[in-house]
Amino acid sequence: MSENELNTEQLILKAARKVFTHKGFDGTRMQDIADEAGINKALLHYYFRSKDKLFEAIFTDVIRTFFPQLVQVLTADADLFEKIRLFADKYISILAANPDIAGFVFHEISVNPHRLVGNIRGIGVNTDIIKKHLDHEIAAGRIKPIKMEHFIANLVSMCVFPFIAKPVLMGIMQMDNPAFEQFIEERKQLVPEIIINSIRL
Amino acid sequence: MSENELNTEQLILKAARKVFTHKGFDGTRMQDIADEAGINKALLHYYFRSKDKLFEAIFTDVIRTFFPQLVQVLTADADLFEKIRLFADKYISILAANPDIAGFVFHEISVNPHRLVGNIRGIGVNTDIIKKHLDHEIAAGRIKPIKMEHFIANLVSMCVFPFIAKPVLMGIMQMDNPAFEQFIEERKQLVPEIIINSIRL
DNA sequence: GTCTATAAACAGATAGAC
DNA sequence: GTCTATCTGTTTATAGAC
Repeated sequence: MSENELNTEQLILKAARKVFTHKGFDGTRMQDIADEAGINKALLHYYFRSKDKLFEAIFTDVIRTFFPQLVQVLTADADLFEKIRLFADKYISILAANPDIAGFVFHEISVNPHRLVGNIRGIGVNTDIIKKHLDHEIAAGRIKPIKMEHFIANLVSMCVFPFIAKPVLMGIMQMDNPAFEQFIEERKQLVPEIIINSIRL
Repeated sequence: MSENELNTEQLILKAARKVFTHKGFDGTRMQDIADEAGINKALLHYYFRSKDKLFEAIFTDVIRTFFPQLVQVLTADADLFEKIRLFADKYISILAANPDIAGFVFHEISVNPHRLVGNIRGIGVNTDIIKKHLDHEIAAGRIKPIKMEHFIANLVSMCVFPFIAKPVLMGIMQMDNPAFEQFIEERKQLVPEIIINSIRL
């Protein structure tokens, strides 16, 4: 088998990821995935037994796309401002390369928390490290006081939301696809500036 | 009929809105709505003929929940900083009272733009007024230069995203419902501060 | 206007040939 | 391992009694 050919299982995963992330679990038909993969519906069940099991594989895979990288940045031993810049750059880059995953993850968690218990458990973000770092800087008088919850919410909001609202933004702002990409690229600089500016003394 | 009793049509609309906004079009069964309304499934078709038509009524209704109020704030003849404060307060208040509508609207627009063509047309946000106001302030040397697209994206992101990510935030930050409400209340002050701070000279 | 019963279409899953 | 054909349960929608 040549190097950039996919075996059937990989082909299914690729197709399933595309369809699930775009249409959501409830909006996806096994037939859609089979069509996308160019194979028969029965093969999906041969490899993954059920729609639920296939979805679980995809959801886990999607989480792995961004989660470890972001945790690594947040828990790294670096300057706070530098951490903010790294986080925004990393997060926005990942989402630019996977524009559907933001809406997908938050929608599925809101609508079907029960199906995702297995996947979400074991994530357990270690907010303690961030809180400690933040409180330390505040105590040292190097930044303005801010609650960790808001700090995280602000940073993540401005990185993620434009992708969730992509069609709406493109419509309202009269952007085409290249314009949206340009817009996103600009935010890699802008978002950390605003976040840093909001805590700088 | 007493004043705070609903007739059947209103009862259906109320139930449909609750179920649709929570589970999305694809995740909603007509039976779910009938159960929520405490009536029979056939009545839904008697009043609204099809799931699509019922959904359309709900979607239009949801848009009307927030859209006119926000447009009013944005196009009002007020000080820019005051406009920002009003917008954040209004938007966050509406979402706090309707926690599901943010995720609902953006998900449905992403997944089913075709079904919503009728609703989205005729919205046509007038970004010109905002752009003009912003550019005027910049030209007068009263605020830092910023593109309108980013200004809007920043403001809306920080207002809306916490609601879309609500279950995730509550999980990660170990918040219960009162804590989340408190968190949201704080953002009515915090968000405008950050946005204003980002453009203040 | 509201219900029960049922039609018609669909979607997930399996059986079995190759 | 991959396909066609089919089973089974679900879901939208309608027919018809009251």
